[in-house]
Formats: sequence, structure tokens, C-alpha cells
Amino acid sequence: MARIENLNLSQQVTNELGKAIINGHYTAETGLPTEAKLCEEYGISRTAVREAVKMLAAKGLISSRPRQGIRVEPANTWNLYDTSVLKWLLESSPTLYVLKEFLQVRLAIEPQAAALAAKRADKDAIAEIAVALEKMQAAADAPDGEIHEADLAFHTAILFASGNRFFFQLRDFIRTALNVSIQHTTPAKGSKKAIADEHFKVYQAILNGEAERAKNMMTYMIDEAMSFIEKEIAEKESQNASK
Amino acid sequence: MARIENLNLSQQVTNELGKAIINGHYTAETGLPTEAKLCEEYGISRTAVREAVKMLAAKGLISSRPRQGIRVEPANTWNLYDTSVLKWLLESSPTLYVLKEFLQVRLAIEPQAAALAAKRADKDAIAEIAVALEKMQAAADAPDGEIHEADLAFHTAILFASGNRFFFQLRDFIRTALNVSIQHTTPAKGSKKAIADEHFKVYQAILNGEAERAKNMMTYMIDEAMSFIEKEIAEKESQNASK
DNA sequence: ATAAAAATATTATAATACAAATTTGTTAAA
DNA sequence: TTTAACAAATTTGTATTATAATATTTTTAT
Repeated sequence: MARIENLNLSQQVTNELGKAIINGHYTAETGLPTEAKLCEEYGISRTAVREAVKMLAAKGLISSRPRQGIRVEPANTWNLYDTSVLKWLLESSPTLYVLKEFLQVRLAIEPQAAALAAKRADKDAIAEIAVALEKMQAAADAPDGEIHEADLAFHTAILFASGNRFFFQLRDFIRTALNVSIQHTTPAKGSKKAIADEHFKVYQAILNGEAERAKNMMTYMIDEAMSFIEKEIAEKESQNASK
Repeated sequence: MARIENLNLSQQVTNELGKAIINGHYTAETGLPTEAKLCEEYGISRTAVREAVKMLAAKGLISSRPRQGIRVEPANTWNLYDTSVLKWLLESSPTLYVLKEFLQVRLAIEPQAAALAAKRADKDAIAEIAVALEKMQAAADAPDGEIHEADLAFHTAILFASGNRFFFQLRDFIRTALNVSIQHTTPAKGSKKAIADEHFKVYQAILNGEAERAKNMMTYMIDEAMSFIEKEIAEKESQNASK
């Protein structure tokens, strides 16, 4: 078992089992081994196993009943917005396709959040966006500036400024989406400035209370990423077809 | 403790504690009682308490460490898309404001989902939408027809037809939102027909592959609900102000 | 052949014990 | 007096064992 720092036994087992379920090692048909067998397999007590089972049940991955054993729930009941579940999913799926789904969600959420931020015009929240933007600009000007973290902060700040808890809740989701994006984009050196400029336009629209414009600019930005990914998917598929 | 049918001990305790955390009985400052005290309080074994604690931890409500006890996590780490958490939140918040947030999310997600459904044009998935629509129409024609369930099915079917797992995942969220909406809308008898007609237009657009039109129609529908709720909020606030 | 009863397997709950971690208090040394 | 080292106490973490509840399977009786 991959011993992870600062995680107690039940959390480690939760990780192992969660991954094994999502990558299809355990399925709805096979189910999971009985608690007794899991104890044996991992060489741990039933307490730890049961706590892991409860955690996974809370995430919608499994359910357990007496005499019936531990059953894997169908994939559409998994709580995909749970950070751990998302992580396990990314570790076991072709990321390009998941990434496209991510971007579809971002395309739904973020423009709307930007519009709400423009309407609400909460001074402090908007100042937070400005702070992130300045860091982005600084990174864009510096030759070896790292724009990534500031980029994440910018998008998170907008979710917060929307004043909607459900939007803000998606920050980890969007953070993950952005991280995965990075792995698939090898941006040209000069593009950092362009990115910062686009983000500036979103900020400006929010600052001026121009909800529609903020929404449109945000849509534009994410749509750029989307077309990039779609191109990559198309390339990959034509490669496979020519084999 | 409210004994709920078909829920085992640890699930019942999870419910009790979850509610108590979200309604503010336990806060980040106070934390939770020690496991020992919880055992005593509920008259149950530590096993059950621990499993409840693990479930709540999996939902992001608490964390526990040796010698430090069980601490309540800040509200912005709660997994709001978890069905239980959502339920507890609704039970302890003024629903009108939560409902507005719900509608903002629906306004982001559902139009986009409708557009994707129109683009993908998966025959079976679209047929599912048609089935739900027919039930809505039947309910609209019958004098005492109950349109509610069919309405839920319609929206769920569109999420499914979007082909995006993350959209479909929000079906419970949207189901909850619709249920809460119902409680705040006392629709006139004749309005059922109008509702069914609007839904028909969305369906038609999807069937014809008109993504933009599907999106706009869906936006229109949800925006109607939004303006209704905003009116209600305004009324309530003017009442409070005049006291 | 069917229905009732018994045996069985598996999770649910309980009780107890000890280990690990971290805070707090105490003592000893500088 | 201050600091460092150490001891004690508290609370969660893990393990073990036992019994209860539940649902399946098998057996038995009619």
C-alpha cells in the first residue's frame, strides 16, 4: 500500500479502495471483498476497514448491507465534485476527454460567476481579483515569471466575488481543471502577456459593473482553451485512425 | 434522536451531528465534544460515533486529530453538492436566499446542458426527454394532473442528454432546487399548460439540433422562476422594513 | 411441492485495551 | 528568570473479541 505522509490508516485504505473502484478493478458486478478479506489483504483491523468503507459510502462509491457484502454503486451516483473522487478519476481516465467535460462545466459556471461579480460589485472581493491580476501581470513581464498560481487565484477570486456559495465551492474543481489544462498546453513564451491582457479585460468589466461584457470575455477565454483541446483530441483520433 | 427508518446507527448520528454543525450548534470555535462525550450523549458505542465522524469528514464538515479533538471545518470547505449536506443546509437556512443561489446555478448549468444535448443529438437520450415531456402534457391536460414529477424527469433527462457526467451529477441538486421552488410558487390552475408549452419549445429546439435556441429557451424558463423569487424576496424585505 | 424452520454468512454494534500523537505541566540547567 | 528537556495527561488511532441483526440458503415437515 502506498504509504502517504500524514494520512491515517483508514484514509490510506480509503485511497486505495477508491482508486481501485474508479479504475474498474472492483465493479458493480464483482462487488468488493468482504470486510474480513479486506482486513487480511491489507493486514489491518476491521475498524480501519469499516471506517474506510464509511468514507467511501459517504462519497457515493459503495454501499454495504449485512449478509450482502459491500457493493459498488453505479458510476452515476459517485460524487464527482468530491476532490478525492475527482483525483481518482483523473488518475485512471484518458485526461483529454475528462478535460473537455471540465471545460464544458467551466464554460457554464465561470461566465455566469463573472457576471454576478460585476453586478454585486463587492469592493473587497473585487480587490482580491485585482491582487491576483497584478501578480499575473508581474509574471507576464518577468522572463521566467510563473503565471500559473496567479491565474488560479484570479479565477478563484471571481468565484468568490460572485457571492454564490455553490459557485465558490467549485474552486477545487476549477483548480484541478486548470492544472490539467496546463499539462496539455505548451504555451509559447510570448503568450503570457496575451493571457494577462485577456484576464485584465475580464477584471475591467467586473470593476465597471458591465455584467454582460464580463460574461462574454470570460466565455471567450475558456472557449479558447476548449478549441485548443478539441484540436488536440482531433489530432489524437486521426493518429489512432491511421494506425 | 430522531429514529429514521432504514438508517443504521452511525447514519442516524451522522444526520444529527451534520444538522447540528450546519445550523451552528457546533462551530469552528467550539468544536465538537470528544468522542467519549458523544458516546455518552447518544448512548452508543465508540464504533458508531467514529463511523459517523468519518462520514462527516468525508463530506468536509469536520476533521479530527489526536489530542486536539474533532474540529468543525470552515463552511467554505463543506461539500455543498453532497445531497445530505444540501438537505441539512435547507433545514436550517432561510430557504428564499438559498433558493436564489440555486437558481443562479441552474441558470448557469441547464441552458448549457440543453445546448450540448442539441449538439450531441443522442437519439435515446432525446427520446427520454420526449417521454418526460409527454407526461407533463398529460398532467397539464388532466384537471388534477400532477406535473411535478414529470417536470423533474424532464430536466434530469436534459442533463443526461448533455453527455457530460458533471452536469448529470447535479440532478439531485436541481431536483432539490425544483422541490424548494414548488413550495414558494402557488401556480394558478391554468399555468400548467403554459409550463408544458415552454418545456415543449426547449425539447423541440434540442430535437432540431438548434443549440442556441435550446439554450435561450431554457434560460428564459429559469429566469422566470428567478424573477418570481426576487419579487418574493423584495416583498419580504419591505415587510421587515415596515415593522 | 410448498411452506415453515433452521443453519449460515456477513455486516452492525458494542466493549475493552493499548498505541500514537500532541499539548501541557514540571523540573533542571544555564 | 529564562530556556530546554522531560514527564504526564488527554484524545484520537488501531486492534481484538464478542454479540446482535439481517438476509440468504438449506433443511425439514406437512
